[in-house]
Amino acid sequence: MAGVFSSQERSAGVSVAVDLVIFTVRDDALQVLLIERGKEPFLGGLALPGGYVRGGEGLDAAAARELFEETGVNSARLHLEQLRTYGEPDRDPRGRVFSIAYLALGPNLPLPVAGTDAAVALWMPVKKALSAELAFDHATILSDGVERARAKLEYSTVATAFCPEPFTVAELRHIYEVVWDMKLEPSNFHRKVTRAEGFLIPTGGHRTPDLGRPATLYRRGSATMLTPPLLR
Amino acid sequence: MAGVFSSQERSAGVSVAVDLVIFTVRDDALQVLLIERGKEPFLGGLALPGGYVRGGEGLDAAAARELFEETGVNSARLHLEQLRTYGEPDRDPRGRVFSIAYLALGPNLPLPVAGTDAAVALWMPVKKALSAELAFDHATILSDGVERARAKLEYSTVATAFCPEPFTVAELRHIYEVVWDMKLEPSNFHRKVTRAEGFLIPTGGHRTPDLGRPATLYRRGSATMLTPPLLR
DNA sequence: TGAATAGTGTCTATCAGACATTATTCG
DNA sequence: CGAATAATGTCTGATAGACACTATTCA
Repeated sequence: MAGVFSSQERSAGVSVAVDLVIFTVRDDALQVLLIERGKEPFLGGLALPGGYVRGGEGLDAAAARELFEETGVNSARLHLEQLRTYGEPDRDPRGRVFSIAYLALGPNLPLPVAGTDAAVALWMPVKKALSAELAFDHATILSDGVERARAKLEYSTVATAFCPEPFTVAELRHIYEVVWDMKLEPSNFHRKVTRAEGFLIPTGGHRTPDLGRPATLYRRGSATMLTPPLLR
Repeated sequence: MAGVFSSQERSAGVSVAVDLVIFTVRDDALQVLLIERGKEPFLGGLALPGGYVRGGEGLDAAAARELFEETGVNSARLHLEQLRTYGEPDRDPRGRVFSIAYLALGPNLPLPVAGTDAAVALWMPVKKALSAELAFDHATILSDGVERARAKLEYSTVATAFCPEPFTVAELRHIYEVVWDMKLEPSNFHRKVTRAEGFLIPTGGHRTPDLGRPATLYRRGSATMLTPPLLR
């Protein structure tokens, strides 16, 4: 190693990875994609999916690539944003590894397939995952991801990222109820989301439930910020 | 280079740096600390202060160390938070350098001294710095820092980080007016900040201005979140 | 006393939550 | 029709902005 730079100037011998906190809403629960590790360290343990950033590859690109490798989902079809970077010196027993965590939110994602490292991927309810033993500092990363997702639902329109289009107001409300883990008053919720400029666009269609009045169908509007915010 | 890991697995030959967006309020303006670079690349150009993360050093620790080296200020006395990580492959002509940007907010910081790399440090109003030519991708980082600071003033108590204790409500309002670049209604502002639980604690003292009624003095409360938020 | 700044009170439009009411569909 | 769900309307208390008013100091 070493090379032309002194250790004072260059932090040499380090690697950089991206880790993904991938959320979806399934079975009335916020669920996170975890992998069962196929190699050391933490062989057989549960971890967030991730991998090293390749040479010449940007961070967003690395996250999108890992996302596709783990779920088969094209990143254009879901919300992907940088979460935070973790770099404590002892967070990885293999050496100095910095990890840039990304948050991905998607609707109804397919059951994940086994990864390239012969790892098994699975969906786990966040409540359960938060009390499970996760590899590395992934419990911290997951916790930060949950808090970010909850907060963003208040003042942004990302909740629609969980809904396959077209969707109803009741389906959108269900997302909020599951992520925030609380019941919301249906009529007040309806009023607020339909009045928020650029949040929901009626498709013109309707969907009739098993029993009851048909619901208006919507697709995502162009707004990214929610004004006024929807407070918890 | 190379070593025991394939380039597919480890992103080798990379370095990791921290860059600092240090804000203070001086002369009725939000100002940022910039350095005039003392070496290539961008010799003589303006840049955000920063440096490589050392072996065995965590990210927060590296940011705190750089902050002290550039300003002489102990990080315990100001607000320091991670902003975002920048890692486009071509962002540094020397090679692959990932930069974790930190946001620092402080009161009345001392005039910076020359850095260890014989660089000159200076305060510059953010309005001017945003239209100046900055080295690397520092214009983007600065822009993200400004937006983060503006947004955080709404729903958090960080504005007090700009005020030397003890401070008056008028001084705190001045911070908001400078950062948001807008005038605020003094009486409504006073009502909102004094009623917000845990935001301001009266010291019992007063400060008499050159002319006018003495103002109550406050110090920072324990709350970090501002409820209800103070909207722009 | 007058000027200047700090702080309180009041008015009104708006918006939140709570909940009643109407609309539409299926069995 | 009755049950169930969607959507709208109504009521009330809380809050924001605008601004009038009071409090305290110095020259």
